[in-house]
Amino acid sequence: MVTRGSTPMGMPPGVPEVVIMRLPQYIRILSEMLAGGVEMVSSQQLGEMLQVTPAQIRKDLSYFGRFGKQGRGYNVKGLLAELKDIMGLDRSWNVGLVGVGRLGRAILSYPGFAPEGFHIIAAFDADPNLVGRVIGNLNVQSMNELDTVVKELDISIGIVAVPSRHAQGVIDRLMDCGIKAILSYAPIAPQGQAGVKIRNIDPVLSLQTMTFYLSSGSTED
Amino acid sequence: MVTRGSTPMGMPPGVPEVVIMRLPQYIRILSEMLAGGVEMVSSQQLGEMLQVTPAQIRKDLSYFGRFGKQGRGYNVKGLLAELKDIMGLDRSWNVGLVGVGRLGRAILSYPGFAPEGFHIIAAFDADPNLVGRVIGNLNVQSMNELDTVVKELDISIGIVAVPSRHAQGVIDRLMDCGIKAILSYAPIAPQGQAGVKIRNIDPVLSLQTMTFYLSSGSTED
DNA sequence: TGTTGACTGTGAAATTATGCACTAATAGAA
DNA sequence: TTCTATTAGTGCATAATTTCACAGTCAACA
Repeated sequence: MVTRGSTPMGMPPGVPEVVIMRLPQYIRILSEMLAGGVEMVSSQQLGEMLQVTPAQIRKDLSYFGRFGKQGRGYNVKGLLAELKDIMGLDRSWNVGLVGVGRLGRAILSYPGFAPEGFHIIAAFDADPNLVGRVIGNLNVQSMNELDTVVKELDISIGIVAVPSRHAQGVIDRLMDCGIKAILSYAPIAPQGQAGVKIRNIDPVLSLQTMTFYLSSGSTED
Repeated sequence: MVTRGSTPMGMPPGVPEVVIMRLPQYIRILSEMLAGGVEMVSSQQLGEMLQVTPAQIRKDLSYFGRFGKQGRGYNVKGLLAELKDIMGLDRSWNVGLVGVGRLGRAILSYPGFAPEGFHIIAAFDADPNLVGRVIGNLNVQSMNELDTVVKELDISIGIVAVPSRHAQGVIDRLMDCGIKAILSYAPIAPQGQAGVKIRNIDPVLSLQTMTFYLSSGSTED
């Protein structure tokens, strides 16, 4: 399993992937604080809100630079801006959705993506009965048009909401189009090519990772 | 951050949480293989399908016992049964859902839970206009009844599908009822008590962990 | 203009997780 | 029966990650 992250141009090399996975959480808390009018925050406070040690937060941030002031902590607005810049979240991203069945429609109607800069601007389905229909303001397109549309609309992220048995095929198609980031809702273990990031949304798997601790009297956390 | 898992009675102590997080994936693959008529599988083959090293699979399994045969590998059916037993997935679990808005309804209509033994048998909402209505075969109940119903129906898992600003409050209520496993769909960093497992389903966060790698020319995986 | 208390950034240490490589078992072929 | 090809289980080495702990800096205040 690859644990080292890649190294976008101009970024410090060798930032561990675990760190990258935590930064969006820092961003979220900082956004809340900014909205709440908080100006400064210490690694101590941040750590309490996220249930991590202050040292970990400081170390994570130190991969990218020195953003704090000794004795004062971090400027919420400033740190937020820095982190968004680092993570590429200071811009918006074009997203393509594959699969407009029940799940796909729920995804299209989810209001949480756009405010964070993720815009689903194209929808695809293999079902000829769905192609051509308008769902959630989008004209459903054929899978044959995938490659063309992805390039034309500069889509860099794919969301997969098709039945499990088709999921790997769709993921392969997306990778062939040059898509490097895929969010899959299918309950499968996807096979990805090198250089492609795949994340899974899988509620059943999440539940299954908890039952172990329920099975008998747990002794600790 | 706590990394060591708890120790259900009769289980080997000190099984790392990372291991527990992987077992459901092994279970899933094994289920597919069983359905496909495969009888034996080696750690090598399993590792290829899951993109992990064979050694890791053998080491993970060794926390719980010796399930393989040297020279032959593992009996798919047997290993699957063992793992399900270990994880508490050889039984069914009663689940309570809080929040029957758009998201909650989507969760209720998701057909993937029941076949895996997760049965949503009660739904709650704080909105008096929804209480009493029947949604997805369930009679929506008031939050006042939460404690009673949880105990009466032996609910041990809670799913939270309420707006972010109410999520922590709902999580607290569930923990007060003695719920030890919570699946939250709210885009927040939940504060859990000791001994309570909380997992988040958060597509935006998942997307945000990938954009870093898109931001510029990546050099490696 | 000290002096004090707070808090960052960071090497070093501790802990945790992963992978290697070897031993022992097993089935099947010769 | 013996030999060969596999492959599990595991002690040990390595790698990754987290945490500690402290020097250095800063702002506030006397």
